[in-house]
Amino acid sequence: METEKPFDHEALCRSMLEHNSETISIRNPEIAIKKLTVIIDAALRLSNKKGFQAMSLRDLSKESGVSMGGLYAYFDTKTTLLGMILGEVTRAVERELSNPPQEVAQDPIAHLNWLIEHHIRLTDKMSPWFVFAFMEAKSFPLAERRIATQSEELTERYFSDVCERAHRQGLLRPGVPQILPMLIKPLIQDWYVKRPKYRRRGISLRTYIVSVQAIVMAAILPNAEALAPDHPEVFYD
Amino acid sequence: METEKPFDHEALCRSMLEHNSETISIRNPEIAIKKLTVIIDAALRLSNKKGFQAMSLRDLSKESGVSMGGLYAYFDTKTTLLGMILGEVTRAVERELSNPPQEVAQDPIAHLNWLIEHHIRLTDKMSPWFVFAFMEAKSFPLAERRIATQSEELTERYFSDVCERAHRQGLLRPGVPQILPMLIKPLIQDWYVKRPKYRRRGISLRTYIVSVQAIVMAAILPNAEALAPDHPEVFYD
DNA sequence: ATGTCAATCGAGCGTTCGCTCTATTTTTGC
DNA sequence: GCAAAAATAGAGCGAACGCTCGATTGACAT
Repeated sequence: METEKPFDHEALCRSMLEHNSETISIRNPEIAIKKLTVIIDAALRLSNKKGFQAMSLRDLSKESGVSMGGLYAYFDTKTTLLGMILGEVTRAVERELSNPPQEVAQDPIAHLNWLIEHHIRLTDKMSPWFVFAFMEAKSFPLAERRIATQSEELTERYFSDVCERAHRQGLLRPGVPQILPMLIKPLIQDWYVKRPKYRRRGISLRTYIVSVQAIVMAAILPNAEALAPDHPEVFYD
Repeated sequence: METEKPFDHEALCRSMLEHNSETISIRNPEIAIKKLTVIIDAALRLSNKKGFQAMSLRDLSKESGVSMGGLYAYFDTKTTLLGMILGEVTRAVERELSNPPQEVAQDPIAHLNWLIEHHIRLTDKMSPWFVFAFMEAKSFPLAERRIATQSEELTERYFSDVCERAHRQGLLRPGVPQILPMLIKPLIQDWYVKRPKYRRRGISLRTYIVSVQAIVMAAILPNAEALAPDHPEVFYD
């Protein structure tokens, strides 16, 4: 029975195999994907519990049930493993957020709400991956960290572009902070960064999405009074 | 010439010395504070660059200019060092945010804006400390992590209490998300978590504070239209 | 000058790390 | 059924880790 979920770890590991075929020495793709899934699952579990640096490869070997030598059939360096995971995260963001449905793309406000919803849903489905990418990014060697930074900026540009379009169409009220697009990301990230807290308090995914959308909409849609009018340099126009 | 800044590292290290006198074997406070300052400075610098676990005590010895044996006059374990820094952060939050000026405490809206401003200013002055506490919290042993979690919750209660008071006084519009107090923290944290980004774009501290305040005010103050009215379970009343 | 004790040092201990490499087992092609 | 090839195991290597401890230095009272 084939699973149809587009984001289960097995599908992600298939993509991971394709993009790292030269460093993975296993020939049989069936075997490679299955075992890679086990390894990555274990790596994310251990790494998100105590940090990537603190996870030894012997820990990973024991948790995944794959021997030390076996692990090195899938990566040549611990850093390579880190890069493989992060690469998959950035690919997922681009794949999921760069193609909004036609009817949404035409209305900037609808587009913004769509971006918020789908970004949160994506990070929810791939929660361990995003936690990993967020928390371990600073451990990256310089070259690969550049890629992570660019991915960050790409995500932010999704938000700032749509805000800019809304502004040009006169859909924004006066008094919207220019840095609002930069602040949408942390609002979205809190869902996976502090996931246990929201679970503990019984906040559902739907509630979270609607709340973030409401806060952003309240900040941008035209209303009676414009706020903080004594700081005009901070706002659009 | 004595410095008067209440938050320079030397003053923080003096407090740190007082609260950890039993694990610090240096008798002369003058010497202890000066050297502790050097050690903590180096520890925050190295740790925020590549992570606390990845910072070896030989790294720390070299960066601070204090020998291996010398370091262990100030802590008995690497984990103790971590706890000392985190303890100082939680103390600073409580000290700075629990006593608003009288005229502010009476108006919940003014109080909320005061909390936002002073929390951001505090994290700005103690930026390396907060980055450390935020990024390394998960490396903590269970017992001390509890303390970190409680400090998190205390901070959030500052926000939720004042929102609750504003609500009871009828100052909130209908349609304010119940989880808004939980989302103020990530808005505030972004200033130090992604500090280089804001510096790169020339965003000033003042601009950042006013923007966050504007977003929160837009979300809570009464306005013409209430948003997302088809999700009443998400909102106050 | 000398005795005392706080302060400082850094080589060394046992352990664990990332990683390699040979031996062994499992799968494949005929 | 049996070589050849692919996949797996885990002991072993040098390096680096957290941490200790006896030797050394510096400051000060007598």
